[in-house]
Amino acid sequence: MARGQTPTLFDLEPLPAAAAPPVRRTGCFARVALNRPVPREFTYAVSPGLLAHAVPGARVAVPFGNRRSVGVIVELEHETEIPAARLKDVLDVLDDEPVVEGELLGLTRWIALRYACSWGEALAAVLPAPLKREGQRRKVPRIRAKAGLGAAELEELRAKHPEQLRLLRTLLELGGSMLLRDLLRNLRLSESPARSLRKRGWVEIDYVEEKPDPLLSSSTAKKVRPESLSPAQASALERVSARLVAREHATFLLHGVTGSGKTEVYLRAIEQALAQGRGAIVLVPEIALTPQTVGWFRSRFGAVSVLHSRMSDGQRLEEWRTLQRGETRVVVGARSAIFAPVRDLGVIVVDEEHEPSFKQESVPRYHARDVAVERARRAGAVCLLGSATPALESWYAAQIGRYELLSLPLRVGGGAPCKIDVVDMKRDGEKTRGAPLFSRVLLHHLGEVLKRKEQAILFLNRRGFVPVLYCAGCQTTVVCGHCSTALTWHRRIQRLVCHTCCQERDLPRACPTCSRPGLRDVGVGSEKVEHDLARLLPAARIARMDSDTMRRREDYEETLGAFERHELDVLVGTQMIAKGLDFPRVTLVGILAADQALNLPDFRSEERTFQLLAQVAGRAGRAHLPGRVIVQTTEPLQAAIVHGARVDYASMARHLEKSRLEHSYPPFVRLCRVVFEDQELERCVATTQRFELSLKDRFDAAGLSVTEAHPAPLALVRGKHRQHLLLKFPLDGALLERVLPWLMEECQNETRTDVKIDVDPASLM
DNA sequence: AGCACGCCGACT
DNA sequence: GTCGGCGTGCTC
Repeated sequence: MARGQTPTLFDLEPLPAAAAPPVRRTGCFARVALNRPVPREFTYAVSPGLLAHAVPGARVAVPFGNRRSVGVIVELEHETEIPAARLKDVLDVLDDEPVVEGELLGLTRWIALRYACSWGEALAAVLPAPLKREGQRRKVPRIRAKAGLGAAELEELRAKHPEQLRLLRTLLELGGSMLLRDLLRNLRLSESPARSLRKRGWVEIDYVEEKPDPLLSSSTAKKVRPESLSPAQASALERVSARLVAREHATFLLHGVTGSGKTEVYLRAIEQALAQGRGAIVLVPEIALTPQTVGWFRSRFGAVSVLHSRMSDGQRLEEWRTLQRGETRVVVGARSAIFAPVRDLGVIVVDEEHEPSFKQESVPRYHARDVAVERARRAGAVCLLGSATPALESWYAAQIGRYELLSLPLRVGGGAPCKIDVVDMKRDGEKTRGAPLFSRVLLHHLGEVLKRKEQAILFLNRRGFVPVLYCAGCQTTVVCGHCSTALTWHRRIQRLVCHTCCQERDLPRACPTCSRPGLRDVGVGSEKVEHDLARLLPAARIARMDSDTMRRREDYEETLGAFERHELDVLVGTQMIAKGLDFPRVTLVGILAADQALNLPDFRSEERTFQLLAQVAGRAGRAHLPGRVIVQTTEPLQAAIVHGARVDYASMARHLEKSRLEHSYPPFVRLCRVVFEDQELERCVATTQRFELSLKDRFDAAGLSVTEAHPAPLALVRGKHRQHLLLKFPLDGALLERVLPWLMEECQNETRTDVKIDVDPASLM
């Protein structure tokens, strides 16, 4: 109450119109971006004491609401119109130097605008986790030998204290100071000898900020002589170097079949950038980020930073610092490595650029490939997008000249492509009696492979290979009460599991819908595939790899190791075995249901099916042994199957282009998906329809196309109903830029229904 | 997103 | 009479 009295009836009357004119004040004010879904920045006063360090890109502690919060200064101003009563002070500047320099700061603003999030949320995607908190870096114990210790002390320990002796001797040899943890690990000692030594007063233990472990992070490997280049590689490289030398930005689409030597082109381009004193970022799909992949780069460049989702926060921070100091100039990593603070960037490589894992499925919902192109543009760097099966968007961009196309049409070793057989599982006589999953052709060749002591991989798409319970009485499957997902039967734990919300329940005695008994399991789990196969080929050593059997990282490595050592004959698995596997003895690959994904309600399903086939076909028979791929399908005439089996990218691209144009999908429109989630179905539908109408009212004339309000493909998740709208924008982006701010504003006002905006969605599921 | 404020039902 | 549910609105 302005008058400082208890409220009276008079206070309820409308206030006199027009508040006092804004007060302009001068001084130093910081615009601060906070990691909150509030699409604006906040202004704070900078006290004279903090002026020296308050610069754009530095982190600050500020009061926000009634809590202390960490934000990033994005701008400094010398006057403000914020009323003094509201304006608060920056409490502290947390960095001596900006953690986010100008280039990345600009990039995060671009991300916020493009992917409809706040600047602070975009910055939060960039910063390593420890920097998002205020707390200091974790301190770790360090052990130091007191000065002047020598042979006398060691001698004194010799008789009775062998552990203390080992510890002290090693410590002195290594310079008298190191992290206690490392020392104890290497010597396989407990803490006791260190404590005893401290009691003697010969060592002291203090706490220091964690330093990088040079073995884990930026290690150096011995360098390997580069391969010689094929003519196609050489001419591709020539075009890349022209831009590098000129320090001009360009984006190249490097289209090359598996084994055509894309990696060598990346390596040479990076080599040249390094020679110019510039740095490089290499993005690979998460699943391909293996020691082997990293090894290629380390063996060529020595010190290479790695950023991986399975690293600890501390390790990632250390890699970040190492790059910032310029101690490493090359980083290899998954999606978020696109934000690595590489100085003076020369090259960005995005390998397997078509991989959907480059799209982040949480805020900010960025696509690392598109961010890579933008970052390269801002840095004047070269962006290299590589794939054997480029995303149609990238292919199209190359066709219209936005990207430059580089083709590597031939395998480097000249190896023959393997033979691909498409088996129509609908035809009589193709299926094996008693094992309808396996065609007779596949089984025959499996037998041959075993006879020849070679190996086979059987690939199955997760979807459709899920054991569900089916009631013949009412023709329904048993679904999760909170999601519109059929429950999956897990034999090992003897329970039904919802793969959407992870809830479990016991096996029902009767159908939950019609109460009749006699539920049957249908859909064949990978368990069943393995089981049937073991019956059909009793001599084969079979292992299964899927998310159920591969619970730990070690499981994965153990199984692969066993397969590599030929302790296994057949590997059965889902997507996770399709990539990066390159076993010389594998001469047969079977895809059990190649069309499984074709009928998903997603405009990319055909493209994905093609990519899967082409990828698997490309892998098999890479080495000296001739390979064979057997593709089982019920739709052998589908374009994805026909072109996939022949690994005919150009034909597939033409087919996709035609259908995407016809149905107005990317690359001919820009897509934005808006998902509405609400506990109450009616309110969810009402909100969606309200948005639909408002959008049409406002932007229809400007060329926006809005689909009808619709249940989303997963219409119920964790008890929340889901509807969605699909917005189609003209390519130039001008309308998108007008609509997104409006949408964000509306989301702010929408408190009941949760609204999510996904620009350039990777999938419509 | 948090977090406060504010207004209505079931308890010591 | 209070404790506590979640609807509403703001955060410099």
